[in-house]
Amino acid sequence: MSAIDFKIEQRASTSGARAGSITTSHGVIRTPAFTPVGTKANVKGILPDQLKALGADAVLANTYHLYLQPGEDVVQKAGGLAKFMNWDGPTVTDSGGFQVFSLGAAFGKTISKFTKEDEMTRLNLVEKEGVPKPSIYDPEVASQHGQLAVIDDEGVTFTSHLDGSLHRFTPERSVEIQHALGADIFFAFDECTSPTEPYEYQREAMERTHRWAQRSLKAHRQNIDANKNQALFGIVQGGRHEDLRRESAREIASLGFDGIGIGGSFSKDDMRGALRAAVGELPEELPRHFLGIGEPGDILEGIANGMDMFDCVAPTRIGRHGSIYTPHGILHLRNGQYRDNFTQMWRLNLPHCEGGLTSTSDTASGFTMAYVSHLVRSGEMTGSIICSMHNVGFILDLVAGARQAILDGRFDEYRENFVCNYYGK
RNA sequence: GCAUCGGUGGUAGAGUGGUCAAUUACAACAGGCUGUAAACCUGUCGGCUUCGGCCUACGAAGGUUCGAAUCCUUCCCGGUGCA
Repeated sequence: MSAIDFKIEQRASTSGARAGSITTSHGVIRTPAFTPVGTKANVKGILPDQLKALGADAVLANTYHLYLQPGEDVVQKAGGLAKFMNWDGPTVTDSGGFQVFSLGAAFGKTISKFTKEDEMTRLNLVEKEGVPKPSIYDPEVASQHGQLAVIDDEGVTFTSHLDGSLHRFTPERSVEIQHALGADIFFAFDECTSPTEPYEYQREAMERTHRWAQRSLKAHRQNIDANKNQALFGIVQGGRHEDLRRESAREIASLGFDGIGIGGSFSKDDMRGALRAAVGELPEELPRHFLGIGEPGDILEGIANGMDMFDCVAPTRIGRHGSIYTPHGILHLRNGQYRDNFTQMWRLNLPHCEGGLTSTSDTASGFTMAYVSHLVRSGEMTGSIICSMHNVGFILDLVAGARQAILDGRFDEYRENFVCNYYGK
């Protein structure tokens, strides 16, 4: 008996796309769904009621950050994540697994969730030329390299990015914290690897993630009575290697999770292959979350391959930095050319209902580009807020539009049309 | 009028004989950002360039010196003090 109820309402005939809903004790998530990221129990720049108005069904927060500040006990005392942040709806928490990566192998480097192919080549060359690559098991060597996270088989030791204090995460501890946070959906603690790691290491890390998945599940089940409304998702890893992805998906799917997350750090070229390899091994009936994705094209790619949920920091991050999504690509409002462009922001949105205004236009976009450009250029936080709302609204509209298109049996056309406009191809 | 301090690239402001086309900040011009270490980071920022350099520049004009944004002289402009 799962804490959530996932129903598929419609499957596309020409792709893996599907539309449905996930019912949680805090409300329904219509899928495909985009859950804006509110790492510290806050989607940067956007208030919960505004988020609702933009069309969000759920928000995603982070275990590592909330554990450090204010502490999961505070969130628990508040009555759980949703109540704490005054969000009337479903919530999701990530396990801290991504921080294993961003504070570990990726720390201080040019690698990120996505790394460009030529940069990977460059990094690999650098590592081959230099001193033998340090084992990330060695805390001393790792700290010499400035990393804030050090992995061993049992778990991960973090140096807090806030105050330098030392902390320890294990799968059990992550589950415990996430129980306290009380999100409707939470993730098993995993190891997200750098795409520059060799095959042998990817396998090793994947197998560790599998062991951690079992331990997470066990820890959850031991306390299931007090947390029976929380669904636990396992995470598929395996890096860029399709055989590992298949193996990982089979293993994670066999363990009895309530849903599946697909994680990993990619180069642009191998995301699709890794995704397809994994999805091919997953049961139909479990909801699938594509962690940290993403850009409009990547979301549509995910939907076409049967993914149900997405989350990504990009809409708020690039918005905060003064860039906006439009049906024809990203615009940098900081650029001088927008100084006296009085086009209304809402005209830049994607009207997913023919001719209709979108939720975004009502909420955030009655402003001109010239005005928002001025705000952004002069460092006014309202500029960041407007762009963030615009972007979150844009992505939510994109996904809502995709959902409707699946229900109407015209997803391929919808996707093709968008991609053609957005990427100009 | 006398005395004194000062005039540096879009702005502020370092530099006070060679390593100076000139530190730095801001502005400007671009780029990046995919489970948030990020209201952040990177690059360019006198002109030309076959990317090795070449030319023009630190108020103006002369001068000293192998070499001057830096020293000297005169002039112009500004601040301050005294008449």
